[in-house]
This record gives sequence, C-alpha cells and structure tokens, in this order.
Amino acid sequence: MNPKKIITRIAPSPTGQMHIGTVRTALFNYIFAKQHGGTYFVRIEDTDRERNKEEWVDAIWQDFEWCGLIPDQKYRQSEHIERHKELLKSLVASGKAYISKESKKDDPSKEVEVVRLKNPGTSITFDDLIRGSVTIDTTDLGDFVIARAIDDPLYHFAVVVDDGDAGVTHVLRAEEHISNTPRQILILEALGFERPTYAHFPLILAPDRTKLSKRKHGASIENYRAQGFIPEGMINYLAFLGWNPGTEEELFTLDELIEQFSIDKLQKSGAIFDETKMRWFNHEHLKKLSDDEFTQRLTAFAGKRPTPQYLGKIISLLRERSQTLGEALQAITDGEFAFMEDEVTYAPELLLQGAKVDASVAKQHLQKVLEILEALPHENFTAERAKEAVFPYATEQGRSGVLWPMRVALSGKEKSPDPFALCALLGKEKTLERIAQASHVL
RNA sequence: GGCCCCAUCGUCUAACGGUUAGGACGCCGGCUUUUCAAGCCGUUAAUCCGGGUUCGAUUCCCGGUGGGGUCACCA
Repeated sequence: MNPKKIITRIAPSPTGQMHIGTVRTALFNYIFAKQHGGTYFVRIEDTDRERNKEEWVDAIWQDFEWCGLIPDQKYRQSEHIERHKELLKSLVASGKAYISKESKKDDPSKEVEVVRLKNPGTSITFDDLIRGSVTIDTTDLGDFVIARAIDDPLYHFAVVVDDGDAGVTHVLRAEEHISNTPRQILILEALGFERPTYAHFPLILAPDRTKLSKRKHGASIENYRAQGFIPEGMINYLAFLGWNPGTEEELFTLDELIEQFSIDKLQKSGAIFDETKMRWFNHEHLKKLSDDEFTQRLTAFAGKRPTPQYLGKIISLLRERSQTLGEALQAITDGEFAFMEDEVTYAPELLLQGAKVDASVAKQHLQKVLEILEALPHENFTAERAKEAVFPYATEQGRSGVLWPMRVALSGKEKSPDPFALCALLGKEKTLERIAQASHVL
C-alpha cells in the first residue's frame, strides 16, 4: 500500500504583524507534516488588495524563518489568480454559480456583478480530528458571494482552489474557522475537489477570555521578539497552549515536539495566554544555550545598541538572571555590571549597611581579606579559590561583617553578584586594589 | 439574537468509571555562601449547577448556566 502523502499549510494574510496564534497554527501544521514525512507550505493570502501591504509580505517570510518553521514551499495566493478566474468561469458556465447584478454594499450608487454560489441548502457534516463530527445547516448562508467580480475571487473561493490544487490533505487551523468550514465544503463540492481532513484547534485567549488580539493585547511575534524572547522558548510555550505530552515533561525542542506531538492530545477549550509562563519557558531555553550561542543571540538582539567589551565575562551571570534577552540587555544598560570597568566609589555607610559591625571592625576585616587574597596565586583566581580562602575567616568572624563590606568594596553597589564571583570577574589585581581602597574609606 | 464550539486549582493542564484529584507557572513561606537574582524544599488552591445511568461518576447521557467563536462584496 501507498498511503497518501500528507500535505499541510498555513495561510496568513499580510495585513499586519504576525499574530502568535498564527505561529502556533503554523507550528502544529509543521509538526504534523514532519512527523508523517509530509510537506508543509506557507501561502500568503493576499487577495484583498486594499488591506494588504507589501512590507508585511517580507515580514512574514522572515518571521517563519526566525521561528524555525521553515516551509517546504512558499507562494502568494495572487500568483494563482489566473487559475482562480478559470475555475470561477467554469463554475458559472456549469451553472453551479452565477453572476448577480447588485448595487455595491458600501456605495449603493454603484452597480457591481458579484459571483454567487448556488447553495443547495443542505446540512453539512464533517469530521474534525479534535471535535469529532460537526454538523452545520447551510441554508441560512443563502447563495453567498464567492467573488467580487468574475475576475476577482474572494477568500473562501481562493482558499478552496489553492488547497485543492496543492493537494492539501489536512486543514489544521484555529477554531474561529469552524463556521467557515461548511461554506468551503460547499465550494469544494461544486468544484469537485476531494475533501481534506479538518482539525480546529482551540483559540488563544486574552485574560478576559476573548480572542487574543494584536491590537488590544500586543500579541504579535514582533512584540515578543523585540522583548527578547527566543524562538525555542516561544515555540515550546505555544505548543503547550492546548497540548501536553501526557507526561510531566515540559521542556521540549522543536525536534522533540515532532517526536512527541499527537493531535489527539490537543485540548478542545481555549487557553489563556500567560506571558509569565512564557517567560519561564524562555528562561529555561536560554539556560540551555552555550556561552557562545548566548553571546551571539544577545549581540544580534542588541543590534545597534552597544554591548560592553566585558560581555564575555559576565555571560553566565547574565543568563542566570534574565528571562529574556531584553532583560539581559537592560541589566547592562542599567549599569548592573558597571563595576567591571568603572572605578567604584562609595560612601562608608554603604560599606557598613548590611555588615552589622562598626567601621573599625569592618576595616580590620577588609584588611584581613586583603591579606588572605594576596597570598593566592595570580593564575586561577577563581570564585571557588577565593571562597575557599576567605570563607573560613568569614565564618569565624561573622559572615555578614566580612562579606558585606567585601562585596560592596568590589561592586560599589547595594545589590550585586556574590563577592567571590566578583573576585573572579575582576581578577586578582583589581580585587586587591578595591578592597584596599575601601579599607581606606573606612 | 441564529448557528456552532467549549467547561478540573488564579493560569496551562493530568487522571482504562474506583487516585489522599497529580504536575507546571504564579502567589506565599522556608533553606542555601552576607545583598539582589538563580537554585532547592514546602504551603495554599479546582472537578460550574441539576437530573439521570451505575455498586461507584471529574470521567457516560440529558437539561440548565456560564464563556467563547461565527454570522462581509475581510482573511
């Protein structure tokens, strides 16, 4: 036997930035095709010439690339306009559709010749992979319009023709299309195409449970990319909005999703989009990047915004502390690591703030720490080494009294990484210099 | 409003008709090498309501309620 090759598609329209729901739909289509050895393609639905903008077309291609959901083929619906016209004409010629002279909807003074489908007015039942059997009466649809004019097809008609010609076997899309399905089936039957298998995913919802919108809720991929989300994190989160593997594992790469995903584990009800949880996913994936990879991503993310020369040294700290690349960059911009290059200055009060000891005691501690660290070799001046050396003394004398002044001496800041990490970051020479400086201030 | 879809912690979700209803995020609390993070541990918290079916319903059926989607010469 020779099972039919699976073909899926995602069909966005270039009317603005890409919605994250579109990404999720693309993701499921991509995964479904890949796990069946099939093909997945992107078709840009650009038949509405008034609302489409050329700039968005390029943006869409780039978005798919960025996500890693690379299509096997891609084209624009408008490339098929001749084919649409041809089938439109044949439908009219066969009497299954007809030209209707009417006054224009938005401008009743003008007369137009729209094309309407002759609706048999039957009840349509289709099988949905997620929802089972769905039946909808099509009588109240009437003879609906399928083209603005004989050479100007509308969405539903173009979709059916293109899907039919492309041999799409599975139409996997969001729930909002359930009620469009019967009308597309009507067109498809008039045209004599084979009916694909349908599946309608639950919607992504805003916190108020309405459909998540780009305009109202900023739910565009550009928005999240600009915040410094990485595709791995977004993809993982989006997959888990309405799906889970049935185990307690949550962290998946795209390849792992292809292995694990199963359409019958998809949820039926809508899922509220939770940016906080997406941040968690993003952080987990950020933590999986190598230092080099993280640096590369951060530099690319920063674009024209400058990154410091010491970036390489603070990379692991940065990654540990940031859920998004945006946060990482912000930490740098906010001067959280300014101690890496700037001279530190501080008031004596800050040196004592968390120390809970007198200035004279703190001064003694700093001098002792200086002595201890001085004895360490220059090479291999690591956080572990510094800690091993200083910690026994700190424990004996009271940790806060020793470590707080030491940390402030090195960072000049109320909040910073721990003192031993700072030693390693600064190197022996600078470490000693700053501790000496601080002990003079006291 | 018509038609359609849906209903487990705040959120995402797990649970062959039999579980102390499980996990994750968040919240709260604690621990760790002072601070801020991170990490680890723990606590809180749910089966929409009413009827059936059944020895037994989160689970199956019906009704209600609630929420959502869609009703274009947009896609």
